Amino acid sequence: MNRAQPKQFREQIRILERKLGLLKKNNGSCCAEVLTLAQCHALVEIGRVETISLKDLSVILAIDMSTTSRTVDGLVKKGYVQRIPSLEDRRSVNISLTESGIIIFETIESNNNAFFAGIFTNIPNDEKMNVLHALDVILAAFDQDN
Amino acid sequence: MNRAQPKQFREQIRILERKLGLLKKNNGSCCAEVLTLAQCHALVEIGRVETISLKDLSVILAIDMSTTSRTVDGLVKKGYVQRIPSLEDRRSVNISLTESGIIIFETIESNNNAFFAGIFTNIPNDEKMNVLHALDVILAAFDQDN
DNA sequence: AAACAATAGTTGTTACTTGCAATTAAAATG
DNA sequence: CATTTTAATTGCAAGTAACAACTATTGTTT
Repeated sequence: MNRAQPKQFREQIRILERKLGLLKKNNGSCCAEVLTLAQCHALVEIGRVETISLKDLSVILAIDMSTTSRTVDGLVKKGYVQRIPSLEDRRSVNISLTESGIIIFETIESNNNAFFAGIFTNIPNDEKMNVLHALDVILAAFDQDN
Repeated sequence: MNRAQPKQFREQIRILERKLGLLKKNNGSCCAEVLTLAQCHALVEIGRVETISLKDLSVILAIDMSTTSRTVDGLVKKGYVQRIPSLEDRRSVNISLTESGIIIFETIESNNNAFFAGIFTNIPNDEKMNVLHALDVILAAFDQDN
């Protein structure tokens, strides 16, 4: 057993985390002119599922419902999201993107895809498959830990 | 060229990012009873370099000097960090851990190492080297993008 | 069916994090 | 020696977030 490997692993993840944190701020792919970061995250998740309850959205975003509610408030005020009361359960609201919300969503998705495509081209061709596989292994390792 | 690969890559990073975000909150390795998250990050960086200026710390943490100054304030109030005016440059302060700060630092480091060692054991033995290599490749790809 | 418990959502309050601008003091530069 | 740059701090404003309390439904239990 190599005792250094887990530490190396920790260090790599740590550095990656910091790089990702920087990106979130600096690469303009979150439409910072019109959205805050939290709003960007919420909007992307709503756009992906098309319609979702506040509860489910809070689970996906891993933030409290109160925070989620206020984040959605902001998106509604800006006209990117609508709240439609559910007919099946009158406690619940169906949250979805408006037309202008969809435009923003698609902008963010394409910016983001372009950004990661750029990073990905920096990976040597004979490593690409390997990297994708390794990431799957890493994600599985995290999942396994519950 | 596989058009799906960059998107897969983006998605994997996205999921990893979210998992890491959750961890930061939920695995207790940041001494949440006594430290806020920002304080934990700062304390770890200070502990690693032993002594550092506020300026350099703000560069490492990638946050504004004003924010860094206030984060250090909190650590000083709690008795984990000391500010010692530099003798070479009287504008500058040398920031370092106190004895109780070192104890917290070592606790965090060992908690964190244990946590990542746990994740790492979930990776099949014949994949371990591969994963470490792939992470290096990924980090290099991010660096290359400036 | 009435009483009780659980769930979805909102609002009040509080705390933490952060950045920008202005200020002070001390180098560094010309 | 005057000017500019740098290190650090403080005032201010905004964003992010959780917890507690509350309303309105829905589900469950007796």
